[in-house]
Amino acid sequence: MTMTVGELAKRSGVNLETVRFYEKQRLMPKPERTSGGHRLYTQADVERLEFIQRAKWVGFTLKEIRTLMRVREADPHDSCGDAMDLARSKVNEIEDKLIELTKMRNALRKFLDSCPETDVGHCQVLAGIGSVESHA
Amino acid sequence: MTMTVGELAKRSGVNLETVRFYEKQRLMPKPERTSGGHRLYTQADVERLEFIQRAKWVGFTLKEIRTLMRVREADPHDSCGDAMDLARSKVNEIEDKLIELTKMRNALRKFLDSCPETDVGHCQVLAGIGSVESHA
DNA sequence: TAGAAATCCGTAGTTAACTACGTTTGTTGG
DNA sequence: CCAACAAACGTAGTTAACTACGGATTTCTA
Repeated sequence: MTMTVGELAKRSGVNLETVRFYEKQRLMPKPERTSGGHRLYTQADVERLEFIQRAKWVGFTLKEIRTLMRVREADPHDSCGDAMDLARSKVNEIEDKLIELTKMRNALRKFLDSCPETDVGHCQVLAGIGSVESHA
Repeated sequence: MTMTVGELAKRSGVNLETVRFYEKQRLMPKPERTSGGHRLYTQADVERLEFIQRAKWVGFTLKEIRTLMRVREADPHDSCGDAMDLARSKVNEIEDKLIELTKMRNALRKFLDSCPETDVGHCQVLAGIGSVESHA
């Protein structure tokens, strides 16, 4: 049912030291311990670590992920208002990223379409990638 | 028509030193120079810098952005095959990010829906954020 | 045509996010 | 019950991506 930190690290594909680092950074909760002091984790912790990796991959910093976590693990007994505000602003941020990534994908597709491999002397239309407004 | 590095930095919202840094990293091309050696930039360079900022924001590293640049500025006289391969793999990567971000947004929305502010004693359904398969 | 302001360059310092090290202490298979 | 192996901890080192420094030009402006 429970697992060691080494097992957790292996299952979620992160370095063991990174688990301890995330604990210090309050991205992972303080886990149960054996009588001897060794950390004990569950499947939920594997998923939490995988979530962190994916969030990093789409451009969130650890600090931002910490706030995402506060939503992810909001206590049902809380008033929720705080977590909801965070959730709302993160939804907006994510939607902006979706727009940006969609633009990039479309520009790349346009490039691919303008260059049929069966054709020679092409490639004039490409590279509209990035000629759009700022997001700041 | 042209501008100094200070003007470029101001317009694109990056630090002036970062422009030089990106030049060293081959993310920005070597610019024209005045007779005295000062750098000269154009509007295209502003857009290039803005593109770099957006790409960073959605989780690409500078190394990855360098390859995106190779597509963005592919030479029409090249055979294109190389740039096309890059473009194709970047399209796939971007689509994976779109999927991931969409999942996060939906989970956050579900959380928001489960917590109508007009209601008390709610918030039981929340936090499906991140209980999905890995992307590695 | 001064003098201030902006750039030049190399180099060094900073921040975020790990990752490794070394020693001591648990845990476990034979 | 004792090697061998894993984990504990604090601290130090690493990598990516800037950011600042400082002394020597160059450029603009009054």
